[in-house]
Amino acid sequence: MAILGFLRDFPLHGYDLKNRVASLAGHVRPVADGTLYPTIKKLEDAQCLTRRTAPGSVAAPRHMLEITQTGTDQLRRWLRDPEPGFLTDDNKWYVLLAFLHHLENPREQALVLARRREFLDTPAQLFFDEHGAPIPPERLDSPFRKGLMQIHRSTNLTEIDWLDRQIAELNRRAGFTATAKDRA
Amino acid sequence: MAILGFLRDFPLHGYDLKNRVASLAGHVRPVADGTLYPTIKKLEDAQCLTRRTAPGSVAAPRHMLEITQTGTDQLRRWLRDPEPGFLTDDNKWYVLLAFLHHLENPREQALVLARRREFLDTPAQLFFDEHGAPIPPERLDSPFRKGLMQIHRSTNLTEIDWLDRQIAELNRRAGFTATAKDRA
DNA sequence: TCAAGATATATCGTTCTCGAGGTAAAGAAC
DNA sequence: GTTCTTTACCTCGAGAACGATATATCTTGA
Repeated sequence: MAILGFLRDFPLHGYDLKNRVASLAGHVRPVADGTLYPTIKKLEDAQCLTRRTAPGSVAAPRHMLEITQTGTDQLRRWLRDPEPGFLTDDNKWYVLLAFLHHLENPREQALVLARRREFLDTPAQLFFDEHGAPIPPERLDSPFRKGLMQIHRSTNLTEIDWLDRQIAELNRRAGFTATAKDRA
Repeated sequence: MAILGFLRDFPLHGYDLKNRVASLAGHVRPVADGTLYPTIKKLEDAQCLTRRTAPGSVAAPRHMLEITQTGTDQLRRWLRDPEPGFLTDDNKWYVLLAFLHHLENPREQALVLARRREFLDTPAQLFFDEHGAPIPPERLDSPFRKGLMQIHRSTNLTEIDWLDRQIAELNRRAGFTATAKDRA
């Protein structure tokens, strides 16, 4: 998803892509060569991207990669109907969010945000005692677990707040578009 | 790490462990049977844990798992000197944090928190233009990328704040311990 | 001139993880 | 009594990811 998402902005070569993917996802999360290049080849085989060799501006020749219509469609499908992990795993979710603007319809964008919002609403219970009964934060003896739950709650609230404002804004825009269409 | 960390609290059987690991890490991140059971076996082979069969309280018989001294030592090594990924990957970091209290020395605990703190201090640059120049949040046209960076900054500040307070508290306690030792 | 270092792409073997499938025991439902 | 569901454990094959390794190009500087 990150490969196609970046290529949708403008053509890039593998090495550049590698650095961009690495800096994405909140912090630097390096992607191994052994992961990146086979994945590029796989996407090429699936006709999601094309490559043409270009002279390297600094050193060795590059393979400039360009997304195709097939690739764009694939990217949009991934964005529109994300696998569960993309909603529940923060790392994956942030990757998705970084490319959600490629899903041009504001109503569809709002739907995806709403699914994340729904997930964040289900309260996470992290720790349990010997008998499987949940332990509330104030009964935790480890300050680290207390901090973990504090941070977790705080960051969740921050994101929920943003999601709500964003969903409202998107629906407003979707409404305008619909009205404009209705009038036409 | 999560397996040994939970077992350090009290003995558990695989099925219970599975549920606890799943609810850890911020939200529910299910672990497949095909991952859990081979890992338990691997830890058993490495003599990090022992198992004894017990009658199931509800249904099928269980294998109660208990951590050994070898296992405890291994867990402490992982906590004391975490692999880079455990500091840079939020998911992994939160797992580590959930068990950091098993590293009994407050000075060592503070050192681990300081390494995370140091990582959070390096400003994350997420997006770049065609020429590789960083794009500041206000110049981003995607509201999702804007939100992403906002949320990221906000959650980072929350965690940094907590880390600083926690490190100060741990060093205070380490100081007391040292003074007490010096006096003796 | 020639070695060093950054750029750039690719492969290979190992390890990790998942998901599907299978086994089994106990209690509940019918 | 028989089936269903939940609990509980385990294995296997497929696919993903990594780290090491190899190769080639261009610039810089000793």
